[in-house]
Amino acid sequence: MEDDNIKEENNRKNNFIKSIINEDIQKGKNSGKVITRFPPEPNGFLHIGHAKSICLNFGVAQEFKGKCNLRFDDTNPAKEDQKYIDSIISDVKWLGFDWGEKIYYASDYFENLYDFALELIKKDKAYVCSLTGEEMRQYRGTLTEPGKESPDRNRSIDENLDLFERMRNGEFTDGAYVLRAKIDMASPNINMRDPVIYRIKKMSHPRTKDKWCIYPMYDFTHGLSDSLEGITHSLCTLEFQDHRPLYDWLLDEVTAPCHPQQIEFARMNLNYTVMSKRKLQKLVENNHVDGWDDPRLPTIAGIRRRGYTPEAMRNFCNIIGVSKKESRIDVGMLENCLRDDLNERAPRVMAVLKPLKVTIENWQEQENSNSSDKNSVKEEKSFIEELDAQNHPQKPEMGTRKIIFSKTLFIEQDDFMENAPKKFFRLAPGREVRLRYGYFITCKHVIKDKDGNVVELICTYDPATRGGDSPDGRKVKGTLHWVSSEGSVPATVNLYDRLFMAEDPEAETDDFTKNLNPESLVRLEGCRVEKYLADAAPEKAYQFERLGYFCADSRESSKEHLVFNRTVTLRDTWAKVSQQ
RNA sequence: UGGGGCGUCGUCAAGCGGUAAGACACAGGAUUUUGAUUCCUGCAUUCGGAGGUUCGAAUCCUCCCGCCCCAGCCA
Repeated sequence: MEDDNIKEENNRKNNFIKSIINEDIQKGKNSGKVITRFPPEPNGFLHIGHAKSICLNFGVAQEFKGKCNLRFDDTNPAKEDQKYIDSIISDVKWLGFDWGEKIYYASDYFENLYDFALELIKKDKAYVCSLTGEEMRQYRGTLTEPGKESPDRNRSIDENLDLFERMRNGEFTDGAYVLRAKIDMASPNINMRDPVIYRIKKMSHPRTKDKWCIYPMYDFTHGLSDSLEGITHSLCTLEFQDHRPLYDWLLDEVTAPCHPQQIEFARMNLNYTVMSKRKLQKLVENNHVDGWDDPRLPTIAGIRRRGYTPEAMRNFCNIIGVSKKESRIDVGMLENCLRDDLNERAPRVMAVLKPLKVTIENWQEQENSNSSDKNSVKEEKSFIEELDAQNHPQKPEMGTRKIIFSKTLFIEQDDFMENAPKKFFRLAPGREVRLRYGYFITCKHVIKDKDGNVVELICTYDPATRGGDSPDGRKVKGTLHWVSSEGSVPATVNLYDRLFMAEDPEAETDDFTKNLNPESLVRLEGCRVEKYLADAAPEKAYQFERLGYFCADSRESSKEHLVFNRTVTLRDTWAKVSQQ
């Protein structure tokens, strides 16, 4: 972990936000302090896009020896729920960030916010308006035409004070009145056309319960909350650029503790997936996926269940950089970061996804000739042998384990071809291959069922090649992964692939679900995995040699019924070649 | 057609007036008991376009083109 942090530290790229902060520090702004915040609304699950913001905000704070607050922007009880608060906390924690002792909530500031509103009213900078929603829209004007002032705009300060207090006291129904900032109905920036800052919602709040029936709007709440927390740099996404004048206006009009600087950056988009809360919700609600933590979803909960590591995610967020350009990042980049990390940490193990039975016809003879071998164990029916396998060929410190060789083995169906081209380095009639950490075997006969499907291979092995080395220096083109019937246990394996077939699922269609990949999940039953995996912990990464990285599913896997998720495949040059 | 942004390799992305970093992808080659990993090598005479300023421009100026965002009592 220490090493990881050092490595991450060194790898951190510069970006325009850090440049701004650096200049600020140079100038002595905020006495050199850096305080950021990650401000999710608890109305859904976090996704990879949020991870970028989390890594940015917490990363910048760490780097400049400042701090980052985790703050819930919980100002709309109609959409928010405690379960989202819980899941967000757990996701941020999983990503590996520390928000200190305290979790912040905008709702903790409701009283302060109310006072700020009073202050605005007293300065004649806010008024209570009775326009209906429809009227408000009409008065607002359009993108090209200025708006009209509300008839209530010149209500007296005393009357505004009275009405606002009565709004708070619950004397009016939802929608009867709103509190608006008095700015400029002719502003070319629509956000400045007397924006609503408080609305009546007679609704219980997850945290303040029934204490309030008026709730502040985002624009009013956000900047003021930032100020109350002493935030120095308020980082948000591009769509809030138009709100910055309002953010600044509010902070200037009110006696705020400080005036944080809002800086906007582009949100992250990934190809072959969707990222918005609304679309993710549709996928979940219409059962296109199995819940918010479906391993195919770009939610934090999903990628975690899929087997992604926080280190890989953090590294990815660092590598893609931060800019104001809207982009769509290639998932290949994410997968590369994942493989990079998993290659380092995942113990290697063997598993056969689509087993093809292999019988070693000369194995029995071994029983007599080699019975003095101390690695040999005689069982009732079959003769088995224990061999050593490395847990990580590049990292001897990760140790070795015992694997079992016997007369009945399984190899991957894809590793045998009856009429193999010369470039096929695997098993074919008459050809010899190495079984990893086992023996060289040669295919002698092919057994088929009545439909012509290959159901079993009869092979011979070379006793001299124990462990996979040939004393005579004989070379073999291929090394196959395998498992023996005695040394393996059954398992179910979920092969996940990209959720959508189109790079941009929304392009050229009114319904992005039409681009769903029907093969985004292929569930394989009857797989065989090394016994070693029988008590694999959920989410712990293993490399199934030659296949990819897998982890036991945190929801479904049990000792009685193993279920593994494919996190990501290995790079596969052969797949590319063979397709041509 | 109001306002706010953005345009540098297939995809991200540095660059901030001194002559185009890096990563991924891609293409070759080496090593390999994972067709994995690792390791070399190659990969923008050019920065949306056109003018201009300058000894010198991706960087400064002008005009043009393209893309994104904004008319919730959502955030």
